[in-house]
Amino acid sequence: MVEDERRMAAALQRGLQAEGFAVDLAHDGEDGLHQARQGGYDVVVLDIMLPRLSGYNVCKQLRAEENWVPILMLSAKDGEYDMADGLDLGADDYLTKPFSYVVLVARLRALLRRDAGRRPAVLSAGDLTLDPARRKVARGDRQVELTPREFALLEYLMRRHDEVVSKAEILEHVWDTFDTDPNVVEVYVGYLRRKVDAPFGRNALQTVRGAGYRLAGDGG
Amino acid sequence: MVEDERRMAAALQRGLQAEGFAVDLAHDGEDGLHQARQGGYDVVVLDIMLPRLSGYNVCKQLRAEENWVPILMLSAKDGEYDMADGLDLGADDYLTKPFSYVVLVARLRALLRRDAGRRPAVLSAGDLTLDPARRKVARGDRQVELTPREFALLEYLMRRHDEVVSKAEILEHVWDTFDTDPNVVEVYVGYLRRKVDAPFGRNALQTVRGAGYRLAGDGG
DNA sequence: CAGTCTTCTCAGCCGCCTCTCAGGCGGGCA
DNA sequence: TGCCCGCCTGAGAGGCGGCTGAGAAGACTG
Repeated sequence: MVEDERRMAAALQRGLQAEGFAVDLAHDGEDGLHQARQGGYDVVVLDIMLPRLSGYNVCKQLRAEENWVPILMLSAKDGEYDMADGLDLGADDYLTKPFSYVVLVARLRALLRRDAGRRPAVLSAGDLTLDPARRKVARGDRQVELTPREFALLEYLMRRHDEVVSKAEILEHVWDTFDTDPNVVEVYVGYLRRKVDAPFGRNALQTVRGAGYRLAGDGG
Repeated sequence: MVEDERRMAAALQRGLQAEGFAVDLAHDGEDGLHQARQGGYDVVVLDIMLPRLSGYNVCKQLRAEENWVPILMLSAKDGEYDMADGLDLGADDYLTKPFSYVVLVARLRALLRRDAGRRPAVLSAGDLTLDPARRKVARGDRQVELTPREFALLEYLMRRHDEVVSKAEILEHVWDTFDTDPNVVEVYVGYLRRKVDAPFGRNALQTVRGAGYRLAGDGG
């Protein structure tokens, strides 16, 4: 979600998290564009009036880069741009402020559903599965208990399975900071290994020295 | 393209081939499903009303097998199924007969474009491949393990394959310095040769005496 | 308020990676 | 044929990235 009004952004984040969504925030256009480029998002909620880089330009830029992540645009009704502009730019849907929270969620679900056919609700990597909605993780048919932080880390790695993910990226998305000691990531990867790999003789969580970590898509 | 009306299928095939697409035909659902399972298709055009196995079931079956090839569904407007059904099944787009040929091509291009964005760029030189996102290198289908420095060097050489690249350029781009002893480049080229060339009897990493190195684009 | 769980910091250890060095090889040229 | 210079390579030292056990501080629960 790219939204510069912090109170509104925080409120929507809480609400959506309660619905079971995982929400990353960006507070200006530059940051939003940067995060969207990382990929891994099912949908982007994009305000038009933003500091540094307008939502208009964020959308234009993403589409120019052939990034087709679904985008739901938000705008004040007295804004410079209107719905036709938004859709012309490659947005997938459009809401005018003030909007109803319920309507926002409904539109989001519609956008997600549109993509749902291609994306399984449960993340998997080999026989390792993670269900974001139910907060459950299993190796084969054996349940694995994880703490919230461990779960968030594993979810992020599974969404990007087979890719090498740097500690900086992990800190940004899982810890929501970037200037923390990266050692905390090493510690938590260690915890995960002891829970989802070691007891099963697996090696799905691989260290890529100097680059980050990779979760093997075939489960290690 | 899975379409049982032979005249229509042949006409579309000719038209699409003229646009530069390579088109395989199937005339019933069983055959279509069988061919789609072979993989290697960028998009499937799938009629709903088909002999032996309906497009509805072909789509359902493919998704159940976690085959996420983009599917464009075609149907008669008076058909038993409507657009919502098609999309719910995991189709990516939907056209109602009669449709305009121009619209079909536009939709196909949209689907292809969407997938291009989510597919990571992989560098290749002959049967040598390097995936920057996954940090993986393979000669043919054999994985090759590289250290970070080796990987960075090979990536740079592959991005400029077939060109002669001087040691100074390599130092600048891979080591980020220019006043280092160029011998380190020689050492690392040697390491790479032992990992990606020698075990396979290849000679992709060529020395151009007095000028630098060249990575043969056909893989050596 | 006690007990438990979770998160995070810290410091020490380990092993791989990086780079240097020196000797060897061979192509080109006089 | 013999020399020079550019390139190759084996050996080894040192550094640094990553792992882990211990424990402190904070959050939650009953």
